[in-house]
Amino acid sequence: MNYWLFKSEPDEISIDDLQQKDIEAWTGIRNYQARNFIRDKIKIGDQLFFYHSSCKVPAIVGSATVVSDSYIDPSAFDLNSAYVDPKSDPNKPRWYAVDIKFTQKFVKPLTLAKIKTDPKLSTMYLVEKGSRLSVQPVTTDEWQYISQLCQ
DNA sequence: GCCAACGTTGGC
DNA sequence: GCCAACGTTGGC
Repeated sequence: MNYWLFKSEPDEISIDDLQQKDIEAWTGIRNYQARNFIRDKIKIGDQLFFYHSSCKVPAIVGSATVVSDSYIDPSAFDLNSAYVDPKSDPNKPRWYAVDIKFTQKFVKPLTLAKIKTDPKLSTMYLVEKGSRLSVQPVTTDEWQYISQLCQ
């Protein structure tokens, strides 16, 4: 079982939206490195931190669980989708998705500002220079430490 | 809105 | 395969 961090812009899907919908199809990943994690590494039962990005207070705001195997992302072939990719051949699909299920909204969200000042979290991929991946691995130590901080 | 960092595209 | 131009991410 592995741990991950998924970024989401709260204007699109916030932790409250996820709580309300319970299960959400995580489509629209259009970065090869993130795609490889989704397609090859992420398994049913894996857990993830839900992170709000591109907003006033970027923060880890909750957690969720992976509840599907990876599958071909249908939005890549949907002409009505903002995520349509005309270069993805249906016979050789480029992009993959997974379904995630709401686990909890954290009582005490962990802001990016705090993550940056915590020596224990200085090795997180999130705070590495130039880090932009929207799907990224989290270590077991990081998972446990952050989970306990946020309760 | 700015801009650094990184990814992608496409001509050569 | 190189690399310039362009696009995107995302914090500030």
